[in-house]
Amino acid sequence: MPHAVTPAPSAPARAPAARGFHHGNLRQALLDAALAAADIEGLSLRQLAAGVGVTPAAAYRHFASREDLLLEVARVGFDRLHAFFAAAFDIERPPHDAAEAQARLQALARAYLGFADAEPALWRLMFGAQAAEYRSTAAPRARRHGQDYLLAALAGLHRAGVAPAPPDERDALFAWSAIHGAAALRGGRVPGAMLPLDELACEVARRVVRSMRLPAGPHGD
Amino acid sequence: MPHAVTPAPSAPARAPAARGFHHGNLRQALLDAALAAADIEGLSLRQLAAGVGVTPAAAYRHFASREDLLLEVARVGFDRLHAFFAAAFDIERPPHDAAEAQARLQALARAYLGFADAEPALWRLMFGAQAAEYRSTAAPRARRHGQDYLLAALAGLHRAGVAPAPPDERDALFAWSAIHGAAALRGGRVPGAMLPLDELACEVARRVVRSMRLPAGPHGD
DNA sequence: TTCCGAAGTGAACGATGTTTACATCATAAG
DNA sequence: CTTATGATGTAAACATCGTTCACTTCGGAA
Repeated sequence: MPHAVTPAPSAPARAPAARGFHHGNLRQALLDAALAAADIEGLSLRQLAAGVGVTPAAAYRHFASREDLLLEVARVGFDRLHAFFAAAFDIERPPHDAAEAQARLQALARAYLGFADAEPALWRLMFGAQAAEYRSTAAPRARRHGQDYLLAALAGLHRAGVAPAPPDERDALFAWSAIHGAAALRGGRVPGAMLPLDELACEVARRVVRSMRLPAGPHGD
Repeated sequence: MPHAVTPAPSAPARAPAARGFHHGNLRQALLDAALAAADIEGLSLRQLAAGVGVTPAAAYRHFASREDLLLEVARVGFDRLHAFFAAAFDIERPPHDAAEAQARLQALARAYLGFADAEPALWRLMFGAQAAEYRSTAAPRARRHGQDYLLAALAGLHRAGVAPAPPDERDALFAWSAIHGAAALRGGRVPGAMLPLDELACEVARRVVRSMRLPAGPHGD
């Protein structure tokens, strides 16, 4: 049973359990199996071990507990989410004009929604019941990156003249709320949220942009 | 073994299993105990039964399964959420002016966020992992009411001249996304969302209102 | 008073997370 | 080449969990 052994090409011998042993990097095999599960939170450690062809107790050579395994899976999830963000746009290069600034926010929303769509089980694990726990221990890096991307997109809106002021914490909070909420509603199969991904991302991004405009409208309060 | 019998003092005799039997309306006692739990989804049926002073099997006289019990708890949760909505404003009476229209949306947001704050365990049960399942089977009435309140608030904004058009499905979706997202972030202990409830509700409502204004700003795209 | 169905008991089954003592294999030292 | 050692996996056991089944007990109607 060659379990697709990853020979860890660059790592010399430092990782705590990296090279090919009896099984061939069981740790990664367990993580992969968990990542492939349709319901990660609800999976049983015994079934997981059996699926990899190993005794339940063997898993405890690599993870302190089932909770610890799930935490590692969540970590991988946050890395993947970060990859989605990185693919959305280059955080270093500011947008040229207003259109590109709005497109960047839309791309970020599309990345967030696309991840939730592509990996619903991972999404539920990362932002579900014990989200606070997982995020605090497994995601500090990725989450900061997520906030960085969001702030970069919002700052781009200001630099391009779309937003009247540089983004503060509340701008970021509202934008994140709207995007995250849309993903949650979509994940919950709320009928109105089931429109095509690009359309939903466009809709949310456009409205977030509108919400950042100067409140001085025709009916100033 | 005196099972701390509650004699059900006021209930006449109508509910399907209401009167004082061996235990005294065990069904309600189980529901109450579940509602009082800090982690409803993670509670064990055995501990629940033991806490009420009853054998695990006794619960199966009133609920088909643990899942069924949780579903009933979720139903109660949606009823309570509906009560929060009803207390927010009278859905029948339209707002008098723009200020009241905005205040109504803010009150609705405050109700949603307040419920999530007051009953975090119920909130997680209702909108957590199997939210789609629970909502589809336990909440059709309450959810429709929630949408009704939201649509009423948005329609009030239009009637008061704040929104340029009567609300369509996407307006409602975005408003719900923003409010629900804020509640989710707050429930996840995201630092930026931990400001006082009224402030958060005000912030979210104001920005939702802004997002509904005509897109024709000084930088029309 | 007798009977019957609803309500609760006790024991059991399989599955789960976790621990413990033991076996096995890869590798570095002698 | 042999051997010792530590990492890796096994087997069996424990407590707990959801669930079922045969049995008892109680309340109210005939």
